[in-house]
This record gives sequence, C-alpha cells and structure tokens, in this order.
Amino acid sequence: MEHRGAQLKDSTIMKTAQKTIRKRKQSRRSATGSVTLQEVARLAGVSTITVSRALNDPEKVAAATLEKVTRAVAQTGYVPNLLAGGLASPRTRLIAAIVPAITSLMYAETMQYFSARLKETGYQVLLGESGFPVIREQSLIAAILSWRPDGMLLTGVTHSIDCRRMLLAANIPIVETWDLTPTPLDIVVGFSHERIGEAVADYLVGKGYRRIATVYADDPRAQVRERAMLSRLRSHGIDDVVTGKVPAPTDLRLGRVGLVHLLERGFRGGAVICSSDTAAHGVMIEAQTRGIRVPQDLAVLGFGDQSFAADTYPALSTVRIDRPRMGQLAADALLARISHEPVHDSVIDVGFQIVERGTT
Amino acid sequence: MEHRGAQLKDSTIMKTAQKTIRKRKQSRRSATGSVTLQEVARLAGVSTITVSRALNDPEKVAAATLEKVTRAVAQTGYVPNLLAGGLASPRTRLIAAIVPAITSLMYAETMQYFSARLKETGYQVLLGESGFPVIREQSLIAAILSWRPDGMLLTGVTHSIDCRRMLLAANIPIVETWDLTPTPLDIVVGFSHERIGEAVADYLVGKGYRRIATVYADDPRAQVRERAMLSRLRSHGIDDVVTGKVPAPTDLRLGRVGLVHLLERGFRGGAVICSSDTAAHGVMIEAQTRGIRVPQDLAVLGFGDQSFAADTYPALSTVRIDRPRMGQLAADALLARISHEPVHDSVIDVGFQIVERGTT
DNA sequence: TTGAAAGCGATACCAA
DNA sequence: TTGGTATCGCTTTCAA
Repeated sequence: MEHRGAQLKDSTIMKTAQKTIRKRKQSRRSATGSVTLQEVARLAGVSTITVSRALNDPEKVAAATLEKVTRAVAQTGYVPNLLAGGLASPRTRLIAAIVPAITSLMYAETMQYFSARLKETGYQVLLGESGFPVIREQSLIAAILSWRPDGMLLTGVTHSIDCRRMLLAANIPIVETWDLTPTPLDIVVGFSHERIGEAVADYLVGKGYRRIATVYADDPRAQVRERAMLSRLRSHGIDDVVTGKVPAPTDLRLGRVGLVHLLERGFRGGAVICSSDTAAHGVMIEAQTRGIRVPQDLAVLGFGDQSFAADTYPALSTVRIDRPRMGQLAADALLARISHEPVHDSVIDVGFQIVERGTT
Repeated sequence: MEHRGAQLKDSTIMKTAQKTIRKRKQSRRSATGSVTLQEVARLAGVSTITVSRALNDPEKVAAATLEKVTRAVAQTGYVPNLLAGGLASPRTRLIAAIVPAITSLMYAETMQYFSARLKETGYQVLLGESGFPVIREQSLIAAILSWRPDGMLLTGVTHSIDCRRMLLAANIPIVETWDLTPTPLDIVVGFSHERIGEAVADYLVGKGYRRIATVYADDPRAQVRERAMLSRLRSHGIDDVVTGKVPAPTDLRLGRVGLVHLLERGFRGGAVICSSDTAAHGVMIEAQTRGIRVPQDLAVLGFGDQSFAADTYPALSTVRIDRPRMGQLAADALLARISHEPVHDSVIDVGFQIVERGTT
C-alpha cells in the first residue's frame, strides 16, 4: 500500500514535470493561437528576455543578436501581447480619456491632438463617453480603470465624491481639461468659463449692444459662462436679457429652435449669445430664413471657434479656444508625470480669444 | 556528499516554498498598489476563484457566498484587472475599431452607435485613426492587435496584402464597414458606392439637370461614387461635367473653395454634387455670398445626411446613410461571431436613400 | 457549490 | 551582453 502511495505520488510529480518540459520544448503556438516571445526566441536561438530587450531596448543588445531577433520576428510575424507586457511591468502604455460625446466636434478635435501626441510615444488611448448629462461617469471610470491605464484625461473639473475617491486610489497621473480650478485632482489644462462670460459681456457692451438674448445648452460649463455673463451685464445696467435654454449637445436644429423661442418671447434684434458655434450657426440659418439680416438686424456670437467657423463662415463672431494646444499640453503633462519629470505648474491656463467676424 | 547534495536541494525547495507561503499569507496590496482578487478573497473568507465567479457568473455561486463577496468588494473598492483577466482567458472584452478620422462626423456617429451597443455587453472599444490618406493602416493594425482584441471593425474594404495577412493571422471576427464587397475578410456591413453614384446620376437627369459639376474629396470611396456617377451621366449623354477635387477630409472651407474653382473653370448654374454634406454646405455658403440663389440658380446635392443637415438645413438634398443601423449591425455581427452564433449573411447591405429637400 | 494548481505571455531582478 | 527564475492578477481545468 505504502509503496503504491509513493508510486502514485512519484508518477504525479513526473507527469507534471513532463508536462512542463513538453510545453517548453514544444514552443508551439500559444493557447490563443498567436506567436509568442518563446517561439521567436527559439527561432533566434536566444532567450525570451533577450528578444524582449531587442524589441524594447535595442541598444542594450549586441548588433548580431539584434539581427537574429529581427529576422525571427519578421519570419514569424510576431505581434507582442501588450496585455502580458502590461501585467508584467508597471507600465501599460495605455492612457484613458473621458469626454462627454465624441460626436461633439470640439471634443473630437481635442482628442485627435491628444491621441496624436501620445501615439508618437507609443501610447494607445482608451476612449470613454460620459454623455450628456454626465451620469455614468462613475461606472465609466471604474470600467476604464480596469485596464490599468498609466494616466487619464478627464473633461471638466466637477466629479462626484466617489469618482474622486476612485481616481485618487488609482494613483495615476490625471489631467482635467476644458475648465480651470485652483484645486485640480492632479493637473488641469483649460480656461476660465467665468472670465469668458465676463469678457463676452464687456465686449458686447463695448460694441454698444443693450438688447441681448442667449441660446445656451444645458451643460454645466456653458451655464457657468452664462451666469458670469449675465452677472456682468447686470453690473453694466442690463438686466432684461432674454435667456433660452436648449439641451446639450447642441446641433443646428437646436440653434434654430432657440432663436424661434427667443422671438416668441418678444426678443427683437440686438445680440444673441450662444453656447456653441453650432448653436450660433443654427441661429443664423433661422434668421436668414426669416429675413432677419445678420449682423445688421441681429448680431450673433458663438463659442469654440470650430474649424467650420474659422475663416470660413463669413458672419460669425466667436470665442476661440486653442484646442490643438490644449490637447497637446494635456498629453505632455501626462507624459511628464508618467516619467516623473518635474512638472512646473499643475494649473495651466490656455486662455481664450474673442474673434470678431461680421456679426457683432 | 550525496547527503549534502540532498540537503542543499531540500533547503532550496524550502526557501521557495516559504517565499510562496509568505506571499500568500500576506495578501497585501499588489506591486501596482491596487487591490487584488486575493485581498478580496481573504476578506470574504473564500478562494480567489470563488470571488472571480461571484463577479463574472453570479448565479454559479451560493447566495450567502455572493453576499460575502459583494461586501468585501465594496469594502476594498476592488477594481478588476482586465489585463490579467484578458491574459488568462481567451476573451479580452476589447474590440478594436479603425476609422479614417474621428473628427469626421460621419465616422464619429457610427462609432458612437457601435460603442454604445458593445458597452451594453461589457466590451470596451479601442479606437485607431488611419488618417487621410490611409498610409499608416498596417502599423496601426499591428499596434492595435497587440492588445489582442476579440474582434475588429474596419472602415472600407481595401487593405494591403500585408494588412490582410495580419488580420487573418489574428484569427478574430472582423467587420468591414462603409462599403460593400462580395469577398469580405469576414463580414461586411455597408452600402454600394457604385450604386449611389448611379442613383445620383439618374436622379439629377430625371430632374432635368444637364449642366453638372462635382466637388469631391480625394478619398477612395468618394472617388468610386464619382466615377460611377460620371459614367452613368455619360450614358445619359452628359460628358461635360466640371469636376473639382479637394483633399479629404472635407470641411466648410473646402466646399467654398470648391465652388470658387468650379466658377473659375466656367461652370455657370446647374447642379453641384458633393462628396459630403459638409462640402455641400460650404458650396451653399459660397453661393449665398456671391448672390447665387440655391436652388433657383444652383442645385446642391450632398452625401451622408448628417444630423446638421437632416430636417435642419432648409435647402440641401443628400444621400442618406443609416449610420445608427450600420454601427449597431456591425456590433451585432461581431458579437454573434464572438459567441459562435450562426451568422446568416456575411454581406449586409444597409442601403441608402436620396433625400430631396429644397436644392434640386 | 467550492477550491487547488497550472498556466496565460510578458518583464524585473539578479547573477553570470 | 545574456540568461534563469519569479512574478504580474486573473481564469481554466479538474477534482472534491
């Protein structure tokens, strides 16, 4: 009996050992069917770690070895498994980004510049949409943190307590964008919506407008701009602003509807301020349809300075936000934090600029 | 000597064993600083695999156990590591998508519907931009395949030999979109650009237009539409079409410039066909600026039926593509393939529709 | 219904 | 410059 017991034990051990050896010796395709580092290593006649180095740190490998590895890689069509790499190392080469809606040109453009900058350095961007209104942010953040990104971009600076907790617990560099706050989670790259609201008010009053209306989206940042503007207008003695609210995200139709509502509520001429260029565009179309001349009868001011507006639409003044710069600075800030470079300023104001075209 | 050898061996084994035990017993924060399954398991007083099951297959776990696990998860703020999960299992819950440009509203909208559909089933979309013109597709595909996605969406049906090889080697479900082919890599969900070109030609001729011009983007699919249209127009006896080429992606400015060029080349009135609604929009703005009446003096036909055009812009006819449907069908097709459901048809034509508004 | 053990495919650390 | 070995955190397989 005892003998049998020992026999059994032995045979179990042997089986395991054999399995391991067989596995190592085979070096065939992995379970998933794709080529592994092992296979490349075997073909090149070196160890797996050497292949890894040849791929990630070519200068740390002898020229001859590099040559052999390169050939083996080409021959096998090896594609690294970044899941395994990310698991094994403290870097995943993944950056998460959360925007309200990718169909919003403003955010899409920012993402394009952000991604382009990161791609240069071998990072992949994982995109998440928080939607309007932002309700899913928490579960979205949890889902995206599951991929263990090396850094994260957020849109806006307002986050629920739970979100803040999760983000801080993740212990990764975070850059907030499209707004400004003296107390960022980590870094913030954006501009002040309050100052824009005030600047717009001053600008219009300076141009001599007294009869003013708004078409603003139901979006927290737009609301901040509107409130600041109304407040400043009041300090200029203007307190009969006709305000029109539309749901976010805005589109041409909402802009048109917005103007219709303003007219219904008795607004006649003056200036209309919109929360986006798209809405402003819609207002202009509706005005044109009704024979209201822009800018003679009605001035229109947008926000964003979209490419469709810049230098193309003849009669739309707007507030320019330098999106390429914001996207790139956000990427650079994250990269600096990731590589532990000193970050001089954790609050970066990219500013804004009122662009006057034909409408005001 | 033999004895010593045995001793040494033993002590080595013991050291390894001790290390392992220490590790197991500790169950502290992982190297990356985040909570692991181990920690949750220890707190819940169950094994790691039970926690895994409670999270992924709740119905395979006893109610009481589930309760304990749920509490432990909440208490620790556990966020699963999907890199580890994806590495360990044949599923990564990652789907790759490659589009020419995310700032192109057409593609952005398709992606939104595609992502939304996949998010419902717990998938994360990994987005890649191939750019205009498509040159980086191969390195992009390699980079994105490094994340071992469970499936992949491509825009268009034209891929280099090397790309096809890589894609087939990846051995994952693939859906090609925005075009049609009888020989898809796997599945194709799209529409025929040839048939659109022909339909547009027939439509215009049917409306009585003889003087025709084009503003088409330097984009392979747009070119197919244009060629098919020109060919069909020729068969209708129209062979003096004034063609204008602009770089992709189109924007309002390019539309305006496009019309300017047409006029410079002697085009006077008739109909202008554009490769996108955006370009068409630009043409209309330029026309308006020059006092050319649309549609009385000039008919304009776009492509895409963007939300900015649908029911909002009063005078733009267009070719409607059902993007929500295309995005969702693409997602459904991938999901079906991933779960090995029978796929009835690997070529899905979502069709198109010429929408007449005020311009033609 | 639950658990033990063996990987998944790469990188880090240390030694040679 | 190169390689051995031990992970990374999870799921799978198989056994209880």
